[in-house]
Amino acid sequence: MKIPEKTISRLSIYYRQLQFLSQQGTFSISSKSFSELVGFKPEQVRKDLSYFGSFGKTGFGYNVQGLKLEIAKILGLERSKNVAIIGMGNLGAALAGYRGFEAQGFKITSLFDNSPHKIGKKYKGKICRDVSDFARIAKEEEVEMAILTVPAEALQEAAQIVVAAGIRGILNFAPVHLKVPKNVKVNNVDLASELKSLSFFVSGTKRD
Amino acid sequence: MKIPEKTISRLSIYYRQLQFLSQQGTFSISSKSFSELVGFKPEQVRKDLSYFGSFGKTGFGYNVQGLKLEIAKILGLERSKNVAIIGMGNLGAALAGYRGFEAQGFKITSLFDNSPHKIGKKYKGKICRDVSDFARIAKEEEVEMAILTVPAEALQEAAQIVVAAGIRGILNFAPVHLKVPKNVKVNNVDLASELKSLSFFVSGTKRD
DNA sequence: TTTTGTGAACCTATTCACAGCG
DNA sequence: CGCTGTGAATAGGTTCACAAAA
Repeated sequence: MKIPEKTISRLSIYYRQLQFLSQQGTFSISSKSFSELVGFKPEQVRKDLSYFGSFGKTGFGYNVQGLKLEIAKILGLERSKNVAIIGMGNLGAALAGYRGFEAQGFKITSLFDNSPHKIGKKYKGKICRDVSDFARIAKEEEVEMAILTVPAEALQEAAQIVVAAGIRGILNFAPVHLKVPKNVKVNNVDLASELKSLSFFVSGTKRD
Repeated sequence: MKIPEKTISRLSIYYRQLQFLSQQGTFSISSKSFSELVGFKPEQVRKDLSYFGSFGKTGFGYNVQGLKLEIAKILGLERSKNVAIIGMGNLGAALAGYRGFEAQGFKITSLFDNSPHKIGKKYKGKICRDVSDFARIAKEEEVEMAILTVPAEALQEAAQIVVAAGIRGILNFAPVHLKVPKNVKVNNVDLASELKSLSFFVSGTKRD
C-alpha cells in the first residue's frame, strides 16, 4: 500500500499531541476528540492510522500511551536520533539550542561551519567543528540527519558533503532548490516564502 | 476561479528565484529552464501563472524582470510589509535578525514578550516591548503580520492578542493547533515535526 | 449505543497533449 | 519552429457513509 506523504506529516503532529495527552495523564481518546485537538477531521485521523494497522477499540477510542508508542515505531522514534547542524549563523545557532527537538526524540550532537571564525567556538555548550571533517565525525557520532542553515550559495556543496557521508535525511533552510539522489529525502523550510504566502492572503481584497 | 493554496506557495518560491535571476542580469527564461531551477515541472509553472494572466511570449519565454514584478503584485509585495515577532526566546531572537526577510520585502519592525526580563532588552538593535501594548504599537507601526515564537502554552493567548489587534496573517512556530477566526490565515512551521517526518524516511527499510 | 475501519464517492491538484501565437 | 496557455485526462487525497465490533 502506498502511504501519502501528508499522512506522515500528520502522524508527526499526532505524536506531539499524544505526548502531551500522555503527560496530562489522559488514558484514552476518541478520534473525534483527538481530531479537534490537532485540527483535522476524525475520518482523516482514522484513515491515516489505518495505513499502519488497527490501533483503536470499537466504541471506545484509542489508548493514548499505546498509540503514542505505535506512532513512535512508525516514525522510527523508538530511540533518539542524532542530528547535525551545518551553518552556525543566527538560525543555526538558535536551532542548536532549540528545546523542541529533545522532547520529540532528537539530539543535536554536532555543529559545523566552514568559517575559521566559528570553528572552535561554542554554541549552547557544543563546539563547532570544521565541515570538512563532517564524514568522519558524523560516523563517529552516529548522525542520521542533517539540518542545513548555510547561505544559498553554499547549499549545494554542503549537501554534497552530507550525502557523501551517508546522510539520507536533510532539513534545508536555504530558499533554494536542492538536488539530491533519490534515496535522500529533503524537507524544505523556507521562512521568507511562508511570509510571502501570508502576504497574499492579507493583501487580497476578496479575502476578508 | 479558485486558486490552489499550493500555487501560492510555489509563486513565493518563484519570486525568490526571479529575484536571483534578475540580480544575475538574466533577461528572459523559458518555463522549462525555470522549472529546473525551482524543482517543479514546466507545465506546473505555466499553470500556476495562468491563474493570474498570460505573462509569457510564445516561442520565447518570460521576461525575468516583468514576471518578477507581476508576482510581486500578486503576492502583495509591491511595497515592503511590516512584521512583528512575539516571543523572544532562542528562535524569536534569531528571526529578529534573519537576513532572508528583508531581501524578500519584509521588515521586522516590532518585538514583543511578556517577561519582565526581556521587555526593554535589545535584540539586533530593536527594543523588545510588552505584548500587552501590542494593539497600540502594531497600529502605530503599521504591522500587517505576526510571527509567533511563544511556548505552546502561551500560544492561544498570544494569538488572541494579535487577532484582536486586526492582524490577519500569522506564522506560528509552536507545535500546537491554533484556532483563529476564518478571516485570519495561519501558516504553521513545526520544526520538530519536519525532523519526525524525515525520521520516517531514514528509518524505513524499503526506502533506499 | 458508541466509535472504529474502510470501500466508494468526491474533490483537488498535477500532468498530458496539443492548438495557437509570434 | 519553439514555447506558451489551457482544456482533458489522470493521479492523489479527503470525506462520506455504513458495516462490524465491543
